[in-house]
Amino acid sequence: MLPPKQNFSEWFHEIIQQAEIMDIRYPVKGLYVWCPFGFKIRQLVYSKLRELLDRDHDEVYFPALIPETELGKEGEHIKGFEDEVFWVTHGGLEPLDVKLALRPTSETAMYPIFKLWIRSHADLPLKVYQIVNTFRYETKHTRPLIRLREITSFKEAHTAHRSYEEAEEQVKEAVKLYKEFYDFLAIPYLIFRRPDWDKFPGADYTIAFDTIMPDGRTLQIGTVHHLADNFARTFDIKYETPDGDHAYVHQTCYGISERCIASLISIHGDDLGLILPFEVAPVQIVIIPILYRGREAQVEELSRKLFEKLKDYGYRVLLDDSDERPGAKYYKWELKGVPVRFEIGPKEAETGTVVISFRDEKKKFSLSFEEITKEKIEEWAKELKQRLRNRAIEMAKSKIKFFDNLDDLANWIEQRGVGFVYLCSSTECGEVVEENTKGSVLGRFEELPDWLEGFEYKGKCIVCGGEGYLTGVAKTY
RNA sequence: GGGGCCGUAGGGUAGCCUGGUUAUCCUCCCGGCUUUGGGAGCCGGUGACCCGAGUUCAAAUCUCGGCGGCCCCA
Repeated sequence: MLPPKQNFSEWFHEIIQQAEIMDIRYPVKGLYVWCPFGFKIRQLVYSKLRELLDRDHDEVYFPALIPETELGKEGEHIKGFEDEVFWVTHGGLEPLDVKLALRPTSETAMYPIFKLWIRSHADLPLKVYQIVNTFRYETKHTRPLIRLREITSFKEAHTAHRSYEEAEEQVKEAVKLYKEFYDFLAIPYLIFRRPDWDKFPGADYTIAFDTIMPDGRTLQIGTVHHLADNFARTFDIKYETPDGDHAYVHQTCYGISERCIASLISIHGDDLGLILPFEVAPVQIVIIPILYRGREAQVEELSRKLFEKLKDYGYRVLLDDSDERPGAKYYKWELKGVPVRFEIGPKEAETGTVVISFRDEKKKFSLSFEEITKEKIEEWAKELKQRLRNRAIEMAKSKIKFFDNLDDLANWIEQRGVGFVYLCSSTECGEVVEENTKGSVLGRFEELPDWLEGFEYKGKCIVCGGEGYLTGVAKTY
């Protein structure tokens, strides 16, 4: 039994374990074990991410250890990370001459090599990505998939371009890519330009994807950074232009971590457990035979026949012939988020039919064996996705409200909602909002989602009355 | 940085104050019988006092140290 989802923090903690996503008993704070089932979800979700990136990025691998001398080169960057770096200080018993950092992110591992790879304009644009673990010494309370000391599944892409404008185009491309990814997962997102004080250390600007969790806090599930030539100057990454001049490259980097899976679980799940979109469900279809004594043979035969047919279609299908009772099996596979369930009992065996039920709906219906076709199942998958998306959007909408005074905004955030306000770009006004609401300024909208209507992009700053932009404010993870 | 709380089977717990037989209960797990259309029942079984030192005839229980975890405040 799960705690109700209304008690989100407890629900999340439990579902991670009960659905066998992670084992949280590893004896180091902030490090967790991926269980086989959880790892399958990870694999399915990340293969989509790979598919999207492989369109025009190359996958690479850079080392996990970064010498202190490289990590410290870019002033802003190191300032942003120095208090959370894990250091390797010894080789065996010998202290190292140059300490080695476990990558908190890979800019400083990659860019010295980019300098070697990039010689001429013909080498540009360079677009690579890797999916690796990164380490951050989190001191606040850690949480599986959300706040980790070892991020196990950091997809980071890095690109280099001829100009600021070309890099900016790439930022837009990356945003498009991430939209496609999260649309695929049916997870709604808000796209903000982070305020200057909250941008990636070393970046020109940062665009972030935030989703709204069931408890009304926002979770950052993706970031895209325009690095301009900041790192290029530090790492001396230059190329020869067609005219024979030398110029610094302009770079971008963008990342998504296993927080995408935290959002997948949290946004779609319910009191009974996970609800997974068909494409990323480790078990897409489960068949439950209902065996009465003396009448097993027919039921088993039809179940087996259906199992073979679905396997031939290429689905991840499971025939649960364990000796638990049917009810217990329903609960078990609902917990695991299996999108489609087929039940076959003596009645169905008699008539050659199958009872069908979807994970997100209560109703059951039946079809004949022949009516269950690949086309039908594809259609169900599509409809499920649409229902999940609609439900998620309704949830998100219910937690969003516009404010034109700080007290009401503070109240709303206190009660765990996401507030929209108009805010100018000054740091002072941003600080006033954060201090008065105990929330975080997420930034102004980079673009408004199509499911939000009736919001004007510009208005009077809630603090100073100057020119302001529609801005999100919320408690964050 | 300051303060507080807690470590008992895989998970959750009782016992600790006031030291004393085979360490409680639920769950999970294993075996058997029985059952199967929304978490069945009965019988049997495996499995634990965080580590170290001290006090004592005797320590899960008291003391000190270590390690680990959680919470609050700044």
